[in-house]
Amino acid sequence: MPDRPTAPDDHRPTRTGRSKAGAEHTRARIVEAALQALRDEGIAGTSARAIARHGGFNQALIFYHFGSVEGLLVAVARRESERRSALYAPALAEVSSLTELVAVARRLHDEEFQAGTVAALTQVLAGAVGSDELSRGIADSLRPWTALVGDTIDRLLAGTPFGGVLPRDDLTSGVAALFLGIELLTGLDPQMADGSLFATMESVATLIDGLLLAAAPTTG
Amino acid sequence: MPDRPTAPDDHRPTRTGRSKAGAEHTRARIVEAALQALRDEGIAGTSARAIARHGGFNQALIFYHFGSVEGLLVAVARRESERRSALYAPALAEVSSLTELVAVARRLHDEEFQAGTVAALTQVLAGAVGSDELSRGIADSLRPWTALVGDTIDRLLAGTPFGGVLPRDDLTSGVAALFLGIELLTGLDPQMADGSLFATMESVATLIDGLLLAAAPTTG
DNA sequence: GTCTATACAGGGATAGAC
DNA sequence: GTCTATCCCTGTATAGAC
Repeated sequence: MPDRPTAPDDHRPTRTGRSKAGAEHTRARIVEAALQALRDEGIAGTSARAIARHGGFNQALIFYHFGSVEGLLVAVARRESERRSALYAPALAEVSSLTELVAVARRLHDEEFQAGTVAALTQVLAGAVGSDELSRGIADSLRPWTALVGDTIDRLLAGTPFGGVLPRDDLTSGVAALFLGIELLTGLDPQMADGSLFATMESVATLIDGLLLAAAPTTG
Repeated sequence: MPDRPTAPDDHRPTRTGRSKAGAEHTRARIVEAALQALRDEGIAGTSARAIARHGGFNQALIFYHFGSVEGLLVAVARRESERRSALYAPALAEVSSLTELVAVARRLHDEEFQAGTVAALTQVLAGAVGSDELSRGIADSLRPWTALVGDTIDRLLAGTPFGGVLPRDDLTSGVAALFLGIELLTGLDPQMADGSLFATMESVATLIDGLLLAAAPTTG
């Protein structure tokens, strides 16, 4: 009766005794290296060998720990999604206007874009085309995050007269799409996101907030 | 003195006599096949051999006509951008409200998404990460299209009190990003775009149009 | 648990026949 | 202008030493 930790992304063959030494640490290293490879080389250049180069470890470790490159990419998506959810849940819980939502988005942008975590996600999403395993894995990994954003939008809609009119899921998809699309275009022209884009989005959000307030001042 | 047609994406070695027979037709076939490969296999699976399989021609033709796979992808982006610009310029020229702009976007969506042309673009954009040649080529190819959208947004802004406040380029980027992001997510969950998303966007646009009108009814 | 070595498939690209 | 054949490199994945 082996005592495996059995993390959900554990693809290791059955073991017989105790031994996990730096295993979890190594797994983290591999995920981190994959993240870097996705950011720097894109999905097309993210091979097992490229990932190993980025992390300075042996290529075979990927298959031992994650079964395949795709398995690793799914693990990357899941860990990143969990991390992001935990990190931004508190801020999202306090959002009560579109302007504030954009402010959180901007914070996320400032903190995560330069680290390349969003770029990595867009690359994995692009890679999901033509791979059922990746598609399913990524979709699962994103669920907690979209649920979080969806709840926030629910709360925002509840403060306006449009709660019954505008489907929350569509708005969530739209927000997520806007964010990912910005990253996709930023890859093309890096200075795009380094400037006024989010400032403009904040202006637009404040504008709409103000219009909403003017249109329904007695709703609160 | 050779009589080459010298299309901008012509990578063929110098020829000595007359002969262009079905060359242009072949080039079109190759571009079309690349489009299909991008849509069906994604950028990671779009190899010269995969493209040749999709089109039923020989792999070596790609290198003869476009110099490299990347060269072909740039040609794909450029031709698609030109085609889209020509196709939607008339409709965009008549747009005079946000609602109408979204309506054109929806038409573009309905006509192009199922053909996979937008999906192909997102894949090429993803592939541009880590490839300077692709980045530059794609950026160039998109310029006429973004100029078209930018002009439309200029016109929309001119009809509101916010022309001086909101930078047109940021709004253009935002619109493009939203569109591409939708495609990226649609790859993950195909039924996302097959339904209410654009209807909701039209609702939101109409809403904002109404609010703008109410806020500044005497501007026109 | 990590490394080296290796099998084997597939990809980019070119040479040369037609 | 198109095809066949080929070179060489890179990729995935596994076996087995340590």
